[in-house]
Amino acid sequence: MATEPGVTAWIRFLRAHAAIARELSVRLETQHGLTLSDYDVLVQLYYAPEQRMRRVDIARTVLLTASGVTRLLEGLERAGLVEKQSCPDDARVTYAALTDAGRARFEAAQATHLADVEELFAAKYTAEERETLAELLGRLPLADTSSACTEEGAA
Amino acid sequence: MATEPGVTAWIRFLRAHAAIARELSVRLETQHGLTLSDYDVLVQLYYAPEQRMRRVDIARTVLLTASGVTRLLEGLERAGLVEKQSCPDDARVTYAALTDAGRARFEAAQATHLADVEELFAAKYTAEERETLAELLGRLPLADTSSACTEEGAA
DNA sequence: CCGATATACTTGAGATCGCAAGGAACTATA
DNA sequence: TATAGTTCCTTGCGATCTCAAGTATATCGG
Repeated sequence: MATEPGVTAWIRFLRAHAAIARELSVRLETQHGLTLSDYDVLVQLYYAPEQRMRRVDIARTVLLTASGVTRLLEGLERAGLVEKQSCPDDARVTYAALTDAGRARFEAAQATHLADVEELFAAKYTAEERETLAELLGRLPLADTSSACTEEGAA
Repeated sequence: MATEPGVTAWIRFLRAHAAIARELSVRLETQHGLTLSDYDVLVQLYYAPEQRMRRVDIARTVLLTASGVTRLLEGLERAGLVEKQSCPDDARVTYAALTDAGRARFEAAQATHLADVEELFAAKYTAEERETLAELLGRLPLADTSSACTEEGAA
């Protein structure tokens, strides 16, 4: 088989992601009516200053495209979990702000979701292994390889 | 922030997957006209006995649904990389078999793809770390948690 | 002040994938 | 053989996400 040295880890990475993400999404969906992506955005907003963010920044942290963020927020807005706010300094930006309902929904989801992550992921490891894993995964690229990086702080 | 101990690793896992999968897919697409999923199926077929597999088995190893496999193979069949073969023993199953074109296309893709995986993933680690990572990732669930596992070998 | 370029966001079209439902074939029981 | 249940595969529908293109605003050079 394709038992190349480095590829084994990558394949397991791919498979594990598919399996865990699917399961987490199903649970989140049935228990709280949220996608994994929805949840992901809600966390960002919850811990953001004033519980709001520019759409561009959401896109960057959650690793979605600008258009992806628009559609996703459409859903959250329809559900009343997030609302638009205009920015006085820059009329181009529209903040996505957590509503009271969004805050409540997130806090409810957070409890079960953390437990699910614990069960499906973290429980497989000792505290020490978790740190090792986090460190190793932290070395992986998180964004586009071409945009920045050539002259750090260029833009 | 959400600096819970076990969750950090999971978040990095999610982000890294999104970033790397996206980049690998783009390269595979532009250089060989293949999706990451397409490639994933082609590998399985390439190393399978007689270079063919039942659709169910493809679904299981690549972690797609049955319907997902049908659509994906539709594309590969249209491209002439894979062809249907009927099974004499069981008329329900349709084999997906690699064609000569498929073999050639895969071999071409394999070279650059392995290099890409090396660059974006494996290169971040020493040989020892790769093994550690592979071992750690190998503990994660690969499939549905409910089906088997209650009385191993039950079904 | 004015045009050129960049940035923030939205929208239309298309691809991928899952779920639910259905058809066809195999297996087991009687 | 007849009936029931399971397995393999396909299809209709909907959701998600990306790309390409378009609008609106901001900023910079002249």
